[in-house]
Amino acid sequence: MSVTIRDVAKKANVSLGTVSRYLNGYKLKEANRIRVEQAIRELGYRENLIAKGLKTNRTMTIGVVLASLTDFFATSIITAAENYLAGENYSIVVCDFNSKQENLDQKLRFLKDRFVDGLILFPGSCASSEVLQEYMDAGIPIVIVNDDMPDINTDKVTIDNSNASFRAVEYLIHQNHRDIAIINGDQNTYTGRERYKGYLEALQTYNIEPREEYITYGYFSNRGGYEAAKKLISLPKPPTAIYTTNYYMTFGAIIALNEAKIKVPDDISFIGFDHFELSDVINPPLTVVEQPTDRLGQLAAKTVLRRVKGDYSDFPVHLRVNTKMILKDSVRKLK
Amino acid sequence: MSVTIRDVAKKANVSLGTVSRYLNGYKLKEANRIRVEQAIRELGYRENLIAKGLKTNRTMTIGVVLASLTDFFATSIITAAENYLAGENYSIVVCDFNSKQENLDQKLRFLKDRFVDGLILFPGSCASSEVLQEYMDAGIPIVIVNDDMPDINTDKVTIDNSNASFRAVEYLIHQNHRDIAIINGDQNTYTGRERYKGYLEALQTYNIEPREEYITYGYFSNRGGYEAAKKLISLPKPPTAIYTTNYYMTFGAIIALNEAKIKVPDDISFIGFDHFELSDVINPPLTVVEQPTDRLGQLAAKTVLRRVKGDYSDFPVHLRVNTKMILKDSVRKLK
DNA sequence: GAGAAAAATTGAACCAGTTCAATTTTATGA
DNA sequence: TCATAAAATTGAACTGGTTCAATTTTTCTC
Repeated sequence: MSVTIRDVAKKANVSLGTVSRYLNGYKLKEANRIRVEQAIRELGYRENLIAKGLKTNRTMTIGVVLASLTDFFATSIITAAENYLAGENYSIVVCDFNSKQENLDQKLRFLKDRFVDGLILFPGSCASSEVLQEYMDAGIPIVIVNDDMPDINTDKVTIDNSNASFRAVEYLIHQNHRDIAIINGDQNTYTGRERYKGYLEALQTYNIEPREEYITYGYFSNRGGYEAAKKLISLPKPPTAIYTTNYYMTFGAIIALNEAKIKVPDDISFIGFDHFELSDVINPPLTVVEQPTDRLGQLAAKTVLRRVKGDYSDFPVHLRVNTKMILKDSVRKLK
Repeated sequence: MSVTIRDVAKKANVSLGTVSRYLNGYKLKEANRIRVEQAIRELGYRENLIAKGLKTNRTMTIGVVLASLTDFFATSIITAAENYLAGENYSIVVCDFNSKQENLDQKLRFLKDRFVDGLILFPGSCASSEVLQEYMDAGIPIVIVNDDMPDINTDKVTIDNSNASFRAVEYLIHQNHRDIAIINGDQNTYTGRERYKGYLEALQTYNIEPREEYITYGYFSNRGGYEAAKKLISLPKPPTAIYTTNYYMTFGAIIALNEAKIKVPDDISFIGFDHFELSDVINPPLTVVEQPTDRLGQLAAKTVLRRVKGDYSDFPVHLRVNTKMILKDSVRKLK
C-alpha cells in the first residue's frame, strides 16, 4: 500500500539502514545520497511518524491544555505557539478542561496516553494536579503560561503582571491623578493577585493612600466589569481614573460608562487591558496595557521544545515579558 | 521500561493474543478474564496508542483546521466537538492557517502526514485545496463546517444561514418595519451570501422593494460594522431597523449607535447576531439570532466519527441546524 | 464416555521505522 | 603496493501492539 523505507532502499539499491540514516541527517556517500533522493522523489515516499514514534518514543506532538478554547487571550498565545511549533514540524493537540479540576486531571492523563513530547499548560484558576508529577517523573517537560503553581517545579512563561499594573497606575499618577480606581480580576488567580499588587505598589511608591471604595472586583468577566464600573461612578466621590485589569472587564466597564453618559476622558480617565481590534472602534481610542501574546506563545513553544530536545541548562526558568502601554486618548492630564 | 501487553500476558499466564483480545472487547474465559484484569491493575498497564496505530492505521485523532484560533464562533464549535470526541477517546489536533491559502494546503498535508483519522474543516474564505482530494482518495473523511466548497463532495454541517436571516427580517416586518437595513458580511463567503439571500427573500415574500442604500457591508469585522452603521444613520432617510449578520459587526454597529446617541429601540430597532455574554451587558439587551454552536460542534464530531467507523450510509450529507431567535428589548413595534 | 462441533487460546508474522555490532569500502601513509 | 585507520554500509533485532491459521479446550449429543 504505502511506500516504506524498504521500498526506497530497494529502488536505490542500498540497505534500509542507509535510507534511515539519510532521513535522519547523517552523511552518505555522494553516489548513494543521489540515488536515495531520487528514489524518494520517484516513489513519493513520506515518513511514517507513527512507526518512528514507536521506537523513538517521540510523537512530534505538544499537548496544550487550557480552561476554555474561547478565551481570546489564551488562543492568541496558542496561535503563536502553534505557528512556531509547526515550523519545527511539531503539532499541537489541544484539550479544553472547561475550568473544572476533575476534567483537568482527566485531560492531562488523556494527553499522556497519547505520548505528547511536552506540555503547554494554562491552568487558569485550577489547582495543581497529581498527574503533572507523573509528567515530571516521565521526563515530559511542562511549560506553564501566565500562572504560578508553586508546587510544580517547572518552567513558566508569564507577562510581568505586577509591573504592568505598576506602570499603568504610575502613568495615571504622572497625569496628576490621585483618585485611581482599579477593577480587579479574580483574586484566586495568579494574574488577578499580581495585577492588584502592582496597583498597590504604585500607590505606595507615590505615597498615595489606597481607598477601599476604589478597589473593586470584576472577576475577569464582562458583567463583572460592567457592574464594578457602575458602582464606581455612583460613589459620592467617584475616582478620576479607572484602571481595568483584563479585556472582558475593560469591555464591560466601557459599556457601563457609555450607558451612564460619562465622557472619557473628560469626566473620567480610563486605562484598559489588552489591545484588540475593538480599541479602534471605541471612541475615544483607549489607552491600554497590551499583552505581547505573540511573544508569550513563541517563548512557551521555544522553551518546551528546548526541554524536549534535552536542553535543561537553565531549568527551571521563569520568563517574564513586559507589557507595552499603548497611549491613546482616554486619559486626561489633570491640573 | 513501560509495561507491555507481554508483561501482562506473562503475569496472567496467558498468551499475548489473549490479552490483546481482552483489550479489544472480545470475550475470554471467566478465569482468564479475571487474571488478565488483575494483572493489568497490578502492573498499571496502559495501552500504547502509538504501537496500536502502527498496525491499525488508526491514530484516534481528528484534525481540525480553521482560519484563526481566535475566532470565537469557530472555537465555540470546536469546544463542543472536542468534548464529544474526548468522550469517544479521540483527540483533536488543531491547526490554524491564518486565512492564507498556501498555509491551508501546508497544514492539510501536515495533518495527513500525522495520520489523522478524520478532518473537521472550517474553510472560511479559503478555496478548496487539492490536498482535500488526497484525503478523499485515502478514505479519510472530511466534514466541512459552515461553508460549502462545491467542488468537494463531502459532508457538511452548517446553520441554516438564509433561514436565519429570513426569520429575523420577517420578525421585523411583523413589527411593522419596512425600512430594514442589513449589514452584510463578506460576499465572497458562503455564510455572507446566504445571510444576504435570506434578507432579500424575506423582503420579497412580503412585497417590500429592497433599497440599495440599506444594503451595506461590514465584511464580518468590528470596524466594518461600525462604519456601516454610521453610514446608515446618516442617510437622509435612515432605516427604522438594522439587522447585522455576525457578532463582530453587531458589536461595531452598537458602538456606532451609542456614540451617535441613537437610542435603541426608540430611535432605531436592532437585531444582532450571536448570543454571547455581552448581550447581557449591553443596554437594552439585544434581540439576536443565536447560533447553536454546541450542536454544530457535536454534529460535526459525530458525523466525522461515523465515517471513521465506516458508516457511509447517507454520504454525503448536508446537515443544517436552525438558529434560535432570542427576543429581548432592542426591537420596537411600529404603529 | 466417545466423537464432533464450537469456543477459546496460542504465538509467529507483521506494521514501518530505529539502532548498533559486524562487515565492507574508502582514504591515508610509508 | 600494502597495512591500517577511518568512514560508510549492512541487516537482524527491536519498539508494542494486531491478526489469523493452527491448536487446544470446552460443550454438546447420543
